[in-house]
Amino acid sequence: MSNEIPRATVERLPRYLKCLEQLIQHKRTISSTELAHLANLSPAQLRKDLSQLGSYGIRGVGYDVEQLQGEIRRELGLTRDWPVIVVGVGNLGSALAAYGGFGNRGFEIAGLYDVDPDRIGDNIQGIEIRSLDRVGRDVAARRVAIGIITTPAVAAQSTADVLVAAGISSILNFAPAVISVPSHVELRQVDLSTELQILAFYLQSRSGESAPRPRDDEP
Amino acid sequence: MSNEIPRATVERLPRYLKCLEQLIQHKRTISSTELAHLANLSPAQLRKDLSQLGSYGIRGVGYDVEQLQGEIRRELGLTRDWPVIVVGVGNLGSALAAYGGFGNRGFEIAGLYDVDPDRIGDNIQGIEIRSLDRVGRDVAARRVAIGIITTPAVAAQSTADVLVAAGISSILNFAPAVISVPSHVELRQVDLSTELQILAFYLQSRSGESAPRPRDDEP
DNA sequence: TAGATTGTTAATCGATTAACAATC
DNA sequence: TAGATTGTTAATCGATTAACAATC
Repeated sequence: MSNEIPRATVERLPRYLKCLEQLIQHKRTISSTELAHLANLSPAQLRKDLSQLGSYGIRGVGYDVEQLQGEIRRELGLTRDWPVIVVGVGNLGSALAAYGGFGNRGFEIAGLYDVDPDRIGDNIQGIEIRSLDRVGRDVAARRVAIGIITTPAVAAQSTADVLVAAGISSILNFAPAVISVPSHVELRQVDLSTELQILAFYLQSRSGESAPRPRDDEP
Repeated sequence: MSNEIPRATVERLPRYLKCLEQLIQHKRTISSTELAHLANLSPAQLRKDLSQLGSYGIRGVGYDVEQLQGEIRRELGLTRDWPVIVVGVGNLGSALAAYGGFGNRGFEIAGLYDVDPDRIGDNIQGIEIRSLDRVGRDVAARRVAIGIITTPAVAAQSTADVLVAAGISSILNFAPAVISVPSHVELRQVDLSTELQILAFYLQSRSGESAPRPRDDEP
């Protein structure tokens, strides 16, 4: 009954949004062909995706850039600001905290946490680093739904457990470890070495070495 | 003729590898059920994936952990070390450069580049930051195939162009911009705000607000 | 041999593509 | 009206799942 948007489409909406943001200064309307070209996708796929949101294109003309941006933002839930916490303020966590792109994109850092006593009390961009012990109270008080894990790999699972216990329902894991969460928690994993390994696969396969030599286990 | 491994399978191989690495101390063999559980996937999918690599399981027993790790590493092209360069040594680029996980995972930072004269000559983890002008010569000399972009969004496309011109054939883009590369270049994009937006979508849709209110454009 | 677990097949499901009628 | 471009349909393609024969 409700308009179910396919997962693959949801995962492309941010990309369309990014293209539209770069575009909004320059054009009032854009055709599926042009926008698809910017997004490195086919026009058919773009139209299919956008038609899932309702029908905001104008036949013979194209899409209104500003309106479409608004529709996608609404669909993604970016008309409000989501508070986000970051656990693990090492190099990567600090880099994310310092990254400006939160505020103007619908997100806001509501807290930074670490377990290292030396770091607790420091602050990054005006946000104090607090003990992970406090995360339960803070999440409840500020109604935080999204947690980002930037701890070392060994601490990732226990951190996830703490976040879930605190009531977090969406986790973005940057630690290079596969973690498990209850099924009501939405989990996304981003990992540098995973991405590099995928690139390495295609490099190797392109450079010829395609057939992995078969093993002879028996003499 | 050559054993084409489906893209979806390739993208899961790093995950299996990560699980096996955590496991290798503890077990000599593992069943598809157990390993799938660790990887948050179904046993059927795991067996299907692994069977694409050849058949390394033992019926009635399971998979030899060490052997399977070796097979996946070979398949992904991790039996050699791939030199990698990083362009843009801001917070994120510095964090990646400082990240220990390169060396022991089949990758090695062969160069750091920036355009900021103040940063050129500095070094991170013993690697000197050089002018982007030099990237062409360096890539050729060191046979670098993989480039990581950690510049600001506005510089991402021009950086990609420079890398492609230098002969790089695989790019990992962390800048929050959609970029285009020639079809012979393999491109992967990783973006914090994209991931957060996808999480926001599911948060919003779970919390009820499912039907985007229809627009009345006509009075 | 009996029990366990793989590798593979066939069925299902979902996503992409191509084409074109609808319509601005 | 003629030209352009969407939204949608049907066809294709690829990925996942379930089930079980093969086999350790």
